Amino acid sequence: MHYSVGVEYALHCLFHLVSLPVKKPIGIKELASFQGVSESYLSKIFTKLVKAGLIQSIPGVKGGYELARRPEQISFWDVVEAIEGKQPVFQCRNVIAKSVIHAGEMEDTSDHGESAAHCRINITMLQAEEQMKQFLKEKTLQWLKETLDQELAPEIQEKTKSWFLQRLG
Amino acid sequence: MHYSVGVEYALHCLFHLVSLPVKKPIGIKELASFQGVSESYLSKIFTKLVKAGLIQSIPGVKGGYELARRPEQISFWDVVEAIEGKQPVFQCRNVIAKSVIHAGEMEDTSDHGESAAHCRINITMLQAEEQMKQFLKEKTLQWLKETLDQELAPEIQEKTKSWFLQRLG
DNA sequence: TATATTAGAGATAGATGTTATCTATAATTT
DNA sequence: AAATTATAGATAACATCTATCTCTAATATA
Repeated sequence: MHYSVGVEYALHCLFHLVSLPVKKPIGIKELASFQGVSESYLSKIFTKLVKAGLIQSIPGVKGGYELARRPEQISFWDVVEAIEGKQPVFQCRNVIAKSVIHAGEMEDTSDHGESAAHCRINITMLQAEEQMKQFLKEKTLQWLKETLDQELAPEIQEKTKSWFLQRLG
Repeated sequence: MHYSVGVEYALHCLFHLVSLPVKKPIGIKELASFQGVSESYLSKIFTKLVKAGLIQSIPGVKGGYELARRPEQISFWDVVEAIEGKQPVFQCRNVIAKSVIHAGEMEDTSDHGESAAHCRINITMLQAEEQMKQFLKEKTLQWLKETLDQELAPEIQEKTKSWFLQRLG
């Protein structure tokens, strides 16, 4: 059980979108090349971010991506949800409803039937996930930028910026 | 991204181990039959619980499983870790190290290289998971038993107990 | 001691999800 | 009109999950 790498790529790319001192949109080409990933793969991830409303796409020449909201209003959780989907980590299969006790009682064969809402085990796991969710909601792109501005070696920050600025012309 | 159903089966079965008023070990046969799962599949899950030290197995006739520790000392997190393994939900692939800035600097090609420990994004995701973990550590089998004793319909509790007691002779 | 019962290990297989690439299409600046 | 860039679709390798079947090892009981 683990999050897909998409989350990681997305977070690193969003950091660049928020921290590069440029007004123009930034293209997949630059981001993919910087991180050593294929453009086709990274664009899939960016499509999800667009659909979730975190970034905007500008098509055509000189196109690319830019944030759709202010960096204080984009959280780590938004990114996780955009890439992984809204389904909870723990999905109750309703084993209670399948047990012999309830056998034949209900016709509902879906995995998210009524009794899942009343299953204490399910409730507990959802509450646990909620803890993680709340923590990640507090961590915004603005926070990430401020934190990394401080803790990233100035030399690295300089290198990164000049690499991108050169590419973006 | 989601936890495997194994976690759910395990939690439901452990609840029976802790709440049934019997001294004898309980067999896979009964548990699988009660939940409507195959014995072979459920025994895979139970093997993991044994290896994690949560339950003990008694082989042979009249054998089965029983708790290896007191129910106050078995938490939901123990179960998740036993089934899902100890790897964190968010596994840093070290995209920083792969970026052009660091290209060629290190020979370490593993996914868990040094710089992962210094990657703020990785640290943040691990902290988020820690929130979930702490919550689940507080929820023990003893707590589950006490909670369900109260909130489960007495009729269901009765049915369940008599179903098992009949099978166990 | 022989037999029945039960856990455990191994092989396997279908379904699903992840990671990744390639191609073709639509939009837009120059 | 041409070049550039995002978007959608098809596809494929690979891993993991879910699940079952078979065979082996251990043990209580007749």
